[in-house]
Amino acid sequence: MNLKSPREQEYIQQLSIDCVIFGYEDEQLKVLIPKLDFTGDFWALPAGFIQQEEDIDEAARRILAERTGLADIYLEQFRVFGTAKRSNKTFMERLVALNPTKLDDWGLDLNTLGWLTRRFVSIGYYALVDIHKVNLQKGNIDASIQWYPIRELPSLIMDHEEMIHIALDTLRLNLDQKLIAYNLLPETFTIKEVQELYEAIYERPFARNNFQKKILDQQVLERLEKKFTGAANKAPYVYRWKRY
Amino acid sequence: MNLKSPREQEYIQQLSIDCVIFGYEDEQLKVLIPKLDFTGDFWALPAGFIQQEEDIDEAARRILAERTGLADIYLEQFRVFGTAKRSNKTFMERLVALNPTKLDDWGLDLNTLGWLTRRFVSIGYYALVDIHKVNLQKGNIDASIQWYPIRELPSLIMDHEEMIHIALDTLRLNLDQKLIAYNLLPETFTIKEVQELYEAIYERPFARNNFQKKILDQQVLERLEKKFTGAANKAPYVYRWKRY
DNA sequence: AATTATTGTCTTTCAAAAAGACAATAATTG
DNA sequence: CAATTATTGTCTTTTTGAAAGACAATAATT
Repeated sequence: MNLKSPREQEYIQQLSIDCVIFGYEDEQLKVLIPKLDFTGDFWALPAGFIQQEEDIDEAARRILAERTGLADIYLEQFRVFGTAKRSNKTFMERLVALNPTKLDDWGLDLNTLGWLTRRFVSIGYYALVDIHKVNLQKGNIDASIQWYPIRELPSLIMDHEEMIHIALDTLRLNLDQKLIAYNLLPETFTIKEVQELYEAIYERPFARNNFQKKILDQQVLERLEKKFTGAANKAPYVYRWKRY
Repeated sequence: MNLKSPREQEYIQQLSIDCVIFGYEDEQLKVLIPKLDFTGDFWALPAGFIQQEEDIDEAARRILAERTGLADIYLEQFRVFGTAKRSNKTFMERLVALNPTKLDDWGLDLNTLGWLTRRFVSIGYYALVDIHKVNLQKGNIDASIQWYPIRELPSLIMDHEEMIHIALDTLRLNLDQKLIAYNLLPETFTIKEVQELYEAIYERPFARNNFQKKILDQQVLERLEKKFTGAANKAPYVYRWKRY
């Protein structure tokens, strides 16, 4: 949400986009969550509005870039959230109460507040990225952005926690078909690293021998040289995604 | 679309819902498409807007009921359509040109037209119904409603044809898991009828023996008495969906 | 009673997934 | 430098599940 200048006709009214960005680090699946730069603990998914002359997919990419600095990420719709009671009202009231002076600084007037506190329908998008490729930079309302393990989320505003869980379900359903995991690994990697990634996403173990076969049979990996780790064992091969 | 009184603040702006309703008849999958009651051949999916105090799922059901008379149908979201150029403008201009006098009758003024011809984001919903249970009644802008086989669609406005194809893809992906086919069959039916339904939806044949096993193994059917058809062969059993 | 078309179910075949087995390393140890 | 160790790459076997084939059991007709 860009709180600075949501002038009525610049954006579509009462429609927003929320982004669930999954990343992978330390063999764990994590979610990117900014903390808002206001007094009080407000964590919210990267979100924003749709400009009048902008595709919704474009808007999702722009919002993600503005809030986090992430560019060129493939985002995918997973669900629309639109119950009648779904509004920023409760959250904004708490924010206003805790930040009586700061609101002026942000250029927040009653008009803007009224615009923001109406009932909102939100389109949920999700993506997968490689945490190590990511250069985070905070947006203008985000004090700090952090990766949280999916089992250790902070307390999120509105229905953002539900959004994360539904995004995760969708990711698990689609992972094999769409190979979205592409984004999550470094340029080159071992099969074992792919397996650890899958195990983090599905939160369950896979059999080593069969996992290797399943992945290699897909013919999407290109085998490179061996990777010598210095350990007392056979060195694994390093792979990268085939260009096609 | 209720063209009669889309007062600005009664509905969420620039957000609509389109319904793709699949029905089954004569061993064919069909789609419910109303023809608009204007001069000129305007076919459009049952569509409408979301009231301020209404869940989007509720809105979808209301819209479907208003436009077609279908009540208590389980609808499911399948996609949001939201390219920047997506608007009613072209279609409305053609409609206005062909219906210079009729617009007054409908209470369409320039203000309303302006509201309608902006860029719209639309949430696609789909459902499956039993054509024989359906009692169609036209909404106030629909001259007639008809079921069209999915291979013989009329020429639809905007991106409605694309919507139908994406809805069909989603249906095929989800049919087994969600058993939405529930709605499509009469109260009691034979396995063969279920098979014909599947064959209509997937547009391909299934092996009789294995299909029977696959369906019965799911344990969702309750076997009733036999069905004597008067034909010179063994009578099939009649089933119904288990209540649970 | 023989014939016919179709159903319900069993068996066999084929294919894919899961589990098991083992040789080939790449270092370390003594 | 041979024995040891941990891990990888791959093959074989087992299990499971889907596809195909086979056939008896009808319910009416001839």
